[in-house]
Amino acid sequence: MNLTERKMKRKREQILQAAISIIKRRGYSGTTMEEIASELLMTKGSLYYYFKNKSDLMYQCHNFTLSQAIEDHHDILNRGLSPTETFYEMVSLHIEYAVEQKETFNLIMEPKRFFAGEKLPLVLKLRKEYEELFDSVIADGVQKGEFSPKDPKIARLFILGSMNWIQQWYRPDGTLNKQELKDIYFDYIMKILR
Amino acid sequence: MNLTERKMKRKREQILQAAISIIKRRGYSGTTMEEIASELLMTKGSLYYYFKNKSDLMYQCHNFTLSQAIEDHHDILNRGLSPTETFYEMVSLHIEYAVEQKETFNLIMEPKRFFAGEKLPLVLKLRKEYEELFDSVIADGVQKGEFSPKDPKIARLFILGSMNWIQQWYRPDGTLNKQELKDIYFDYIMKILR
DNA sequence: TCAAATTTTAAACATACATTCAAAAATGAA
DNA sequence: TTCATTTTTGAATGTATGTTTAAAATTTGA
Repeated sequence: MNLTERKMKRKREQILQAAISIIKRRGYSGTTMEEIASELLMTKGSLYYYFKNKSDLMYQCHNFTLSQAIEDHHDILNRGLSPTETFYEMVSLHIEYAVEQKETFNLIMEPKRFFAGEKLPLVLKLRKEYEELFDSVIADGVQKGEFSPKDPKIARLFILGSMNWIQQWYRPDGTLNKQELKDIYFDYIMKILR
Repeated sequence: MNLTERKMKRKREQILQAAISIIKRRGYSGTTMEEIASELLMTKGSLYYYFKNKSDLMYQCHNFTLSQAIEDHHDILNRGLSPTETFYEMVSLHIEYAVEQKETFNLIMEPKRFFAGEKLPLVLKLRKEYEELFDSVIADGVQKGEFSPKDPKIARLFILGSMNWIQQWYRPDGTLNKQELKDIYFDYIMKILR
């Protein structure tokens, strides 16, 4: 990789980060090319030198965030913890993303309408991969006798739904701190899985 | 009320219904004045004879749906059922709305961005009223010894979140029928409240 | 330093809607 | 039937973006 290519790559990453920081607050549709560019002190036209169009840029932001989350979950899975301990860490991580990444991590709502065409299947595939991480731990827990939920698939949807909703009401500067939030949620979740 | 006024009212209701039927599928931002008008075989300009602007029309759709839901919940509360029975009926009704009304009932996601300005406080107030119905039944259940959730307010957020997520994945034409869905969800919910 | 390659810019262009408006059409009371 | 009132229309207007483009500016390597 020569200098030109390295510069190109670095610039793409900068744009991605700027875009992500705006999407977190305004969501995918609410983010404009203009605003992304101004964050980087450039003009919107330049963005098209690095990305095909807005849809492509948004897709890469989504992909970046979710892929990172998946990777983080894999790290947890590799620690050799018990299913219960593993699930605690995954719940904690998911809530972390929901609170910190906000709209970027708002997996279905907007993206489903936003990523039409070629990108949609890829978005859905990655999302499925993410969800299945939870399924696999639940299955492992059932096999090891730690969990026995009535209906594993529905239980997972129930649990992820409750967590995904957090970003709609939780404010990090409120009275409830993140650790308390995670612990209370995990407590409820265990009532469903056991 | 004279003939003119009655006609005006009827037409407003027709428009509201047409708009709601489109919002259910496309969401508030995705619904265009053009599409609403064409549903009623009129031109979009006419809509402005009945409503001040799109925001006003969307607000009234939201208000109509949520007010109806609140009214339905009040009917349940007046049946003199036990807290557990009452909660079952409320869960069942909420899921019914989530599945059938879809985006119209998609309480926070879009509306929060969509209803800026004067309308936002009204939207949030109605939503609060809706949520408090659940709080009151939980409190009643605690008082009567049927429930003892660890943290009633968070439990309610957890529960409503899990239910609100349903509209993101549930398809009425899938293998899981609505009754089964309601029963499984109620089962999980009771594990949290007891 | 210089020429070629690269990056950036500003303006033009395109598109999708919401909204307005004056004129036309439809309606209803006399 | 007539005319004032109500309702609808279709075109015009406004606005907020995304996208393209040709030219200018910058950077790179010899």
